[in-house]
Order: sequence, then structure tokens, then C-alpha cells
Amino acid sequence: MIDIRRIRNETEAVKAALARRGLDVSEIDRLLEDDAATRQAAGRRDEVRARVKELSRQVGALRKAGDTAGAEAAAAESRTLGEDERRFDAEADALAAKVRDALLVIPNLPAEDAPDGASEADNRPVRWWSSPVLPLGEDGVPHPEAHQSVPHWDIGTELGILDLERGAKLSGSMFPVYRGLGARLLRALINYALDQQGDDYEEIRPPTLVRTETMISTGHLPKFIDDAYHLERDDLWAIPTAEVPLTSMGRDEILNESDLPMRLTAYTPCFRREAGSAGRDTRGLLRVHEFDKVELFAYATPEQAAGIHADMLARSEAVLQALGLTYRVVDLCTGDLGQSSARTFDLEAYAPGCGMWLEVSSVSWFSDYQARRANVRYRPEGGGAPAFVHTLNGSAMGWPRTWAALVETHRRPDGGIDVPEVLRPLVRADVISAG
RNA sequence: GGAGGGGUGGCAGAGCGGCCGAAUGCGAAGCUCUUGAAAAGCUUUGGGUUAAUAGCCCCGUGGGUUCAAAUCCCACCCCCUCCGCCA
Repeated sequence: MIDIRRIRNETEAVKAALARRGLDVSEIDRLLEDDAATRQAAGRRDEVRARVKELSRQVGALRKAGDTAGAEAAAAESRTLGEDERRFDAEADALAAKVRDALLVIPNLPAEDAPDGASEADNRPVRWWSSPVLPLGEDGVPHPEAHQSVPHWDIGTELGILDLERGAKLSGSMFPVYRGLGARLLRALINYALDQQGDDYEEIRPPTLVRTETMISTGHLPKFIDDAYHLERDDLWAIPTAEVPLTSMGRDEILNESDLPMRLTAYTPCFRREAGSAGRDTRGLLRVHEFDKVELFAYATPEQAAGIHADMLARSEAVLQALGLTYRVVDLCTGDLGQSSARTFDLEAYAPGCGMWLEVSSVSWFSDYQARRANVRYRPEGGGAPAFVHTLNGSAMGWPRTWAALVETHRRPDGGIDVPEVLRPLVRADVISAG
């Protein structure tokens, strides 16, 4: 969440920043009214408390001195004040809860240099990279060969490596089954990406079911409750991304600055209900309820954040390049930025069979928005008060769409799939062909 | 799932219902001494709110009892041990 003090002290600047997201900023004024009322109520309560404490001390002292009547009188006065204390406390608590609830659903302030815009349509492609087997045309879009123009759902059936019907039988639509070399290709992708991060990023295997508090820390709750799978009986949530458990690794902790940046990487399944997205770009692997992803994550000082952001982006791009996929880097505009993010670059791989740019990675800088929710701080080296860390994360990659772009891009005239060089040892095949 | 034990500051570990935001030890920082280091001595050393080194809040979490709760009561969470079950 945003620092309430910043909203108080730099109200107009905060409003202007939120307005860039297309937010109705009148709610900020209401929030500030509640905030002022909260502090007033807390002040009243604290005064009464101080008085009660003072009287209580007197009761003890008077009793010890044998002045029973005096002690009784002081106790009686304190008792009366107790009613005020309870009332003021309830009042302050209710107001504080109201302020917190409002704060939890207010999105992060976009970075200065995030491009302005109202929607996805205003996102700004900033860079292209083209694969030798799928060069970009003059018009900025690849023009695939005929053998590359087959969508992955057809390729999957052709080669017996993707079985959507069986997936639907087991779990419903948007739950794919990978088979044979298709499954091995997926596993190879995961292993390859994980291994690429080497010693810079500590490999983590977190739980995929987490507590409510863990989901709140990243901003996935309370606002996006309909997107998440919930296990009612145990009150646990299925994570939509490894970002969720990784961000909470340091929850309620104070890290040493010398430990920053703390960089983590994890492979996990990810679960998304995709409520309301039925029928929209959901064919094949374009949008699924359960998928595999490798994530990069970091806690950093504010000074380190920009460098880490660039490093994550470079690492994600390196994976796509090694896989020989044509992609573009898109700078998300303020209107399309996720709630918690200040700046996000998406990587979109071109899927020639579908004829679409597919979002396969999202690399984001969250400033201290998540750290404030999760209460992750660091102790500055030169001394001074603990400060909130910055969190960053990036996918490297979301695999179903990468898998789709890969099989479409590397489809040969004979219908087989050329396995990218780097995956061959892991797939234990150079070509995936039928039979 | 059953039985028992336990959750206090960076760590370890005390804490008759009032003088406890908390002894003591370790660790860390500063100073003295020293050519330097070690040792020794002295001092400092949790977080939050706030303009504040005022007041208030925080001893797993949430309730309750009381003039007064780290301390008593209730519920929940977590950890440990044993039994059961199990990949």
C-alpha cells in the first residue's frame, strides 16, 4: 500500500499520480478525513489511558501506605474512565480499520517514466528481437513460412504431445494435459530456466498453498478474490504466481542491508480462476487455469531497484533468445499496470501459428508497495531507522504460452519440431516428430 | 488425529497482578588503555505512532477478568516430544 503519511503530506502529487491510472481520486479526500478522525480518536483514547495508568499507580501506592479509602476513591475514578477508554478505543479501532481497508485497494503510484495511457491499447512496444527462423517484417510483424502457420493446438494433436480433451475430462476446460515429448519439453524448459539463474538467484521451492495474509501481502487479496482458488476447509489459497510466497519469505522481518539485494528464483505451478475470461483468447494454451512458471524475485534497497529490474529483464530476454523465439518488449502504460506495480515490462513472444504476440513474461518493480503490506524492512548500513525494502519480480517464463510459441516457431516443413539447441540434452531428442 | 511441553528483545534466558518495554549472559556499536590487535573497563544497543528523547501501543494472535495484565481466564495459531496414520 501507499504510505499514508505521503498521502497526507503530498496529497496533490499522489492524486496526480493515481489519476494517471485513470483512478477516481475523490476517494483520497474521504480517506484523509477518516485518517484525521482516526488520529483524533486515538489521541483522546491515549489521554484517557495515561490517566488510568496514573490512577492505577496511585491505587497501588495508597494501598501500600494503608490508605484504603484513598485507594478506593482512585479506583472508582479509574473505573469511570474505563468506560470512556473503551468507547474511544472502539471508535479509533473502527476508523483505523476503515482507513486500512481503503488503503489496501488503492493501487501503487506509477513510476515517473511509465508511459501514460488508458488501456492495453496504449502500451508501448520498445524493443524487438527476431529469431533466425522467424524474422520480423518491415511492418514489425513476422511473416511465417507456411509450415509455421499451424496453431499449437493442431500441432499438439498431430504429434500427440498435447491432449486438451483429456485435460477437460479430468479437470474441465483450460486444464491441459501434456504428453510424451510434449511433457518432457515442458520439464526441459523449467529446468533450463532454473539452471540459467545460477548462483545469483537462490533456488527456492515454496509451498503452493498459502495463508490469507500471504495473499494480501502481494496485493492479490482483498481486491482480486474472484481470481483465486480457495480451499475453504483449510482456509488456504492456491498461489497465482511464485511471487506470492516469495514476497512473504521476509514478512515481518528486518533484513540487513548487507544481505541486499536478496535474489530468489522458484519454479511453481500457478493457479488462476480466470473468472470472466471465458471464450476470450482461451484456445489451446493461450489461457489456462493451472500452469507452470519460473519466477525471479528480489528484495532490494531503493537504490538497487533499477539495476535489478534491468537485470531481470535481461535474464528473461536471454531465455527467449536461447529458445530462438521472436519477441518484443512492451512498456506497460499507466492504465494497464497491475495494482501493485510501479513499472512493468512485458515480454511477448510471437506465436506464428496463432498469429499473435503472447505475453510470456512480466517484469515488475513494486517500489515499497508490497513491502509495506508485508512489512519487510532493512536496517540501513550507516545506521538509522529501518526502512521498507523494494520488491521486484519477473517471470522467466510462463511456460504454456512459451511452449506454444516454441512449437509453432520451430515447426518444420515435415511437421516435426526442431528442439532448440539448449534443450536437446534435457529433451534427449533433436526433433519431436509424430509416432 | 490423540497425549504432553512450549512461544518474552539479534540470540540464549529470567520475570510474587502494580516499582516491567522487561533482569542476566552472549552478540553488536562507540570510547578508554595499546604501536596495532586481543584482554580489560566504561557507555550505548528492539519496533511502531507522533513535530516530539512528551504521551500512547507492542512479551505468538484475538477476546475476557481487574482500578491495574508479560503475569489470571477463554479461544485460535505456531513450534517441540511421544503415539497413530502416511508419500
